[in-house]
Amino acid sequence: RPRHRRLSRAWYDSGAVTTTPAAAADPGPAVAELDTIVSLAKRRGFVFPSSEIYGGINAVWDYGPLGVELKNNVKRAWWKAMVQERDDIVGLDAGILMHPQVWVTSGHVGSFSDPLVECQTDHRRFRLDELPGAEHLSVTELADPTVVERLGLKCPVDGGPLSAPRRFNLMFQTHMGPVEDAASVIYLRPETAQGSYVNFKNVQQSSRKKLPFGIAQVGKSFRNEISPGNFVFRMREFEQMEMQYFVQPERAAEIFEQWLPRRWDWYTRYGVTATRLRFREHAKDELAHYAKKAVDVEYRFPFGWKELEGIHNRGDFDLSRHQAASGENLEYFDPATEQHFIPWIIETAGGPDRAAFTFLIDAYREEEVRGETRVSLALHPDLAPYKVAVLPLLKKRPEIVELCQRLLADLKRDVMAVYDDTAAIGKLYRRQDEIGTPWCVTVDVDSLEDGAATIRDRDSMTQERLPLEGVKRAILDRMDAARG
RNA sequence: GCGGAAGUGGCUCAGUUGGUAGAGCAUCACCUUGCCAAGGUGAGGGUCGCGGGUUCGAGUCCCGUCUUCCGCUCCA
Repeated sequence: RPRHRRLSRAWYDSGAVTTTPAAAADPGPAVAELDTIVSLAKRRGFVFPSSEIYGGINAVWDYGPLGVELKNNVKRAWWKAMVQERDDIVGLDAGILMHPQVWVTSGHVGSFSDPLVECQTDHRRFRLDELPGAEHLSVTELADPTVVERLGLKCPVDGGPLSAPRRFNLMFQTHMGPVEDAASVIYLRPETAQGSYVNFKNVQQSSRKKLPFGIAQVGKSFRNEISPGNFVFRMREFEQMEMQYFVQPERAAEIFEQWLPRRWDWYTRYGVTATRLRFREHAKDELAHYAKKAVDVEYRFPFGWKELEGIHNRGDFDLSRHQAASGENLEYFDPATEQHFIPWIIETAGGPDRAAFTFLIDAYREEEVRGETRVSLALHPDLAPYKVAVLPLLKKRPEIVELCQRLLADLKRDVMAVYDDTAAIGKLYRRQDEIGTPWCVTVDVDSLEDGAATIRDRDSMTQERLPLEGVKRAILDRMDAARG
């Protein structure tokens, strides 16, 4: 842990990894090919293409029996680090549907629905409000279908004719109630954060938290991404794990810096290879409309360095805007200084889909064992779908199978466990390796005599003989040890 | 949205100049073995992404469409 922290701080402080060109220059250590992971994910039941029997639907993926366990474990691990292990952060589960005004106030209706024009000759697309000659148009002028013709706008690259502006709204839209008219338009949230902002007062007062404190939230969000792809990396329906930390304005910069190594350490704590991680600070011109400062934790994916999680200093943008638009007083009274003020917000925004994908691909191992390729997922025990598999060495003996079932039932009271007897022991081990099960317990003929079983470790492939009644305790102890 | 490539059993692929679909692995059953993907026998599983068209006949040719990948574009 300390080594990671020193590394991460050194990297961040050096400023050496803050630009996109640097990313291209330093590909970092290679991970498994994307195809390998996609086919493993489908073969073993982690992730399936959505609606596959109808030809699939773009940018949506379904989690299978093992995938849902992995993702749930990721969310649980995040919640543990954010809420359970801290006393300054509390949880929230706000609705996906919110008052439409929320998205006007947040700026999403404005900048999430950009009018785009397309060049008829080279098919490049531009935001209308960024074209020379159109910078100062009002929102209504930008939506005017004749604006391109009226102003004589041309493609800035080749001077070709431009199409009429089309609204490209990144927010999914639907209708509230049975009548589909303009007044009933409502959006699926593009981020969970706004739910935390509009509940700031409710949460602060009911939990009696004093600044600085945070609101953690995990849930689905929806975005009409222009180019989704790369497996579950960018989906149109996805989950977010966001935490909004409300702070005194003068402490914002300092607290922002504290969250960087914390978030880095969370990934390495659950096994992500530190040399495949880095920080990247956003340049001024790529900052989002709300952000004063933004640093991404990036992972070296097969398709390059990409954002895993963003840490943002959002200033007082959100609460000030909601206060102005709603008329509700969202100021915080600090009893220490007897001051009223709008708190600033430090946000950590990650996603369980991306995180689960990262843990999965980073854990992928191939090695030669007796001339055969052994595939294993070195998943952290807290993340692995199954913690332990119970295997009979000899399924012909009903007493052995019965012993297995008794052990399994006992284990299942506390951990995810599974039984398999449909192959020889070597193959059973390989199957469990491939889905990341950290331990296998094998019951053999001797078990009937000595009441003991063999516990086998996924990563070291070593074995140890344990009394049956001590197996569950041993699994729980090993899980505890893996947490460091 | 544009350009390029590709869609054949769960996975990876083959399928010759159009002649009514194959392999390996995987899965399942039985026999054998019994601690690291052993062996044997057998079985199930594909209207070749979908929809049209040409043809006596289409996985092979043509059109459309959907999806995926790569490159642009975009990316809160």
